Amino acid sequence: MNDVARLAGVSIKTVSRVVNDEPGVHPSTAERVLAAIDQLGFRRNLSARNLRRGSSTGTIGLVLEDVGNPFYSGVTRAVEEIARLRGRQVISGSSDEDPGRERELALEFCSRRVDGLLIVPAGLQHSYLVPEMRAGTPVVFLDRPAGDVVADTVLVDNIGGTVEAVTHLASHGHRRIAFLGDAPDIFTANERLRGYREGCVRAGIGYHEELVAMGPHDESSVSTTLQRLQTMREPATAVVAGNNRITVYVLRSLAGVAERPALVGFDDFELADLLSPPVTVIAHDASALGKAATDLLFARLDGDNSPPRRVVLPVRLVPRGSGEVHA
Amino acid sequence: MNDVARLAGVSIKTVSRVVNDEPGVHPSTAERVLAAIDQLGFRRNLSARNLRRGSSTGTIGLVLEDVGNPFYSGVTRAVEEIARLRGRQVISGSSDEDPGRERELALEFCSRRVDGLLIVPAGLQHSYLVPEMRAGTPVVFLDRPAGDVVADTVLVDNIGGTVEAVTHLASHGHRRIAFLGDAPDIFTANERLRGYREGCVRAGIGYHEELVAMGPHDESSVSTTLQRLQTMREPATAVVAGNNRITVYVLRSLAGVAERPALVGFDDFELADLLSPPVTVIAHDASALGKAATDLLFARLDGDNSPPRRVVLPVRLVPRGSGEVHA
DNA sequence: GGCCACTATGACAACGTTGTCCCCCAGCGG
DNA sequence: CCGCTGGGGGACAACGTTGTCATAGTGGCC
Repeated sequence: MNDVARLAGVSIKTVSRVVNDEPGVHPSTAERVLAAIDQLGFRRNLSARNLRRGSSTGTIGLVLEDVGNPFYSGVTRAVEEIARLRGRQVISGSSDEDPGRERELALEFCSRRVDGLLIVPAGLQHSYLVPEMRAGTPVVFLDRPAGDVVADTVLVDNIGGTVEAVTHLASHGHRRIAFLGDAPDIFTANERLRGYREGCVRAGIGYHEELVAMGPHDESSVSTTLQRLQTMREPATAVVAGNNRITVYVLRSLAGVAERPALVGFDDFELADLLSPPVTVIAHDASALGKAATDLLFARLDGDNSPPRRVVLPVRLVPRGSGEVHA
Repeated sequence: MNDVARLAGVSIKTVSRVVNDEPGVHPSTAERVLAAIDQLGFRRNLSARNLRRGSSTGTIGLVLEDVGNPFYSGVTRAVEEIARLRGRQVISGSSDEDPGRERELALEFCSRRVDGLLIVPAGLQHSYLVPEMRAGTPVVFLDRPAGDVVADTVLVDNIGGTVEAVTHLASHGHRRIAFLGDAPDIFTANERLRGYREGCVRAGIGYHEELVAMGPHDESSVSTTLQRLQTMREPATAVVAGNNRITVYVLRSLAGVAERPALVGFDDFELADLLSPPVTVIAHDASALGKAATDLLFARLDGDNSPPRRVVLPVRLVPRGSGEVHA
């Protein structure tokens, strides 16, 4: 800006006025300034501007588990969409389920003075965010609740979803329904397990420990588990898969197997309808999740300071075939 | 920092020293300062710091077509991974194939003084970036080349890939091979069309205009096209799909159809191996693409100022079944 | 006692902007 | 001719940091 001012033969304040379209600059002066800007390839430094004005940085921080997971990339897209409408950029990072990394990312974003923070928690402790929240940075938790702070949260109906999955399978005659879930310290995994258990009880088929295998899972652990489930004394005739990754592992393990258990997966995924049999899922909308959370965040930025809210988004069972096989 | 200094009864410079772990502060003073920091929930303002130090902002700008597309979210993940190792955050945005939006995002990132820019170009004109590049911001183009500037570019072997697809189908006896591509003004779509044409010529089956349908495509246009292709005088017995979205549209259109043409899709996708028949694809690695581009960017940041490079990553045909059906 | 070396600390400017206030000067009415 | 008005423009401080330099105090050595 200094250089521009020198080249145009004006003070830097005048350049500032031109750049900001402020009135009170003679058209011919403005033209000289614009020419100088063009010649020098000047671009206003947003950091300095925001610093001086004490205004927002126009950024939103997004901490999720893995941007590469289609579910979270759907969330990211929705967040970006809304942020864009409100003139904000999104800075994102993946925690890979590592609480330390989550914290590092979140605090780094705070140092950058993001206008707000969206977090898919990896850990259970979020008191480290208290100073930031008190300082006025709104924080919304996404997909999972915060550990030890009261804050806005947007979840999906994990329990209701798995209850429905079990009920659905039971209504098709299954009495030996297995559950393959993610690591039990992950909130959603635990909730879904609870839903599974409740579903079993409600269906009157009882809860049997030996039908449950919590993760972390990979392809081979799922494969082993399935074999065990199918060769036990009273074999499982149906499986509920606890998330999209596990569903895919199950499908891979079952590829080419003649005797397939019925299957309902939590999380919808592309092409589920084109597999044979098409996969019945508990669907919920990544973009709805992202949208709800971002809307909530912006409401806070707009001055809404009602007590923290907890939004639970509905899920729905999409019957496609794999879950309608009779026992 | 001012408040912290006041509370601790020291000058702000001393606070700065403590925050930056600079030597020469008496332990007892440091302790007082740390206590004050803790009490006030102080966090250093990174913008101000970077401004003062004239140092990098520690950010990388990433402009892509759609963060929600699994292909690009794979790219994003790889970029993030490497940026993280080098202590950078990633700011990303989706252009949705709109050149104006691409430009807006890129320039916004420049205003934020990103250390470097990764761009999946939507438009053909990139001279708007010349001032920025001259000012020292390295720019790497990804997946598609820049329009009218010479710059680092990382591509995949689009032509080679489609040549291979056609050759593969021809070697299984197909002589009427159709090509469904994206809008021809998209670089990759055009390249793949060229590869298709060259493949046809090499295979000695000739290039026939009526077997080509360029997009933009949606599910219904693909469906209509396929019907036309299968009912023409000499029907197509095989299809090359120009990208992952089109492949999915083709699969949906063919669901339940008895007479299925052979299919090879450009881009690999999850579950391709579990469909029936499993889908043969031209695979290339999103994360390799992101990694190559980011590596190149960091090389520039490290001072490499050799002439702009163009990297072409290999693709490989993965035969799975859908492309090995005989004519 | 005088001088030096060294430690701990602070004052001040500067990074690139913008908000505030002030000045200069042309034009105009009396 | 004087004073007022208003448009155009500049000087300067400030945003929150950090780099540079200065300074006060302390202890040791001749």
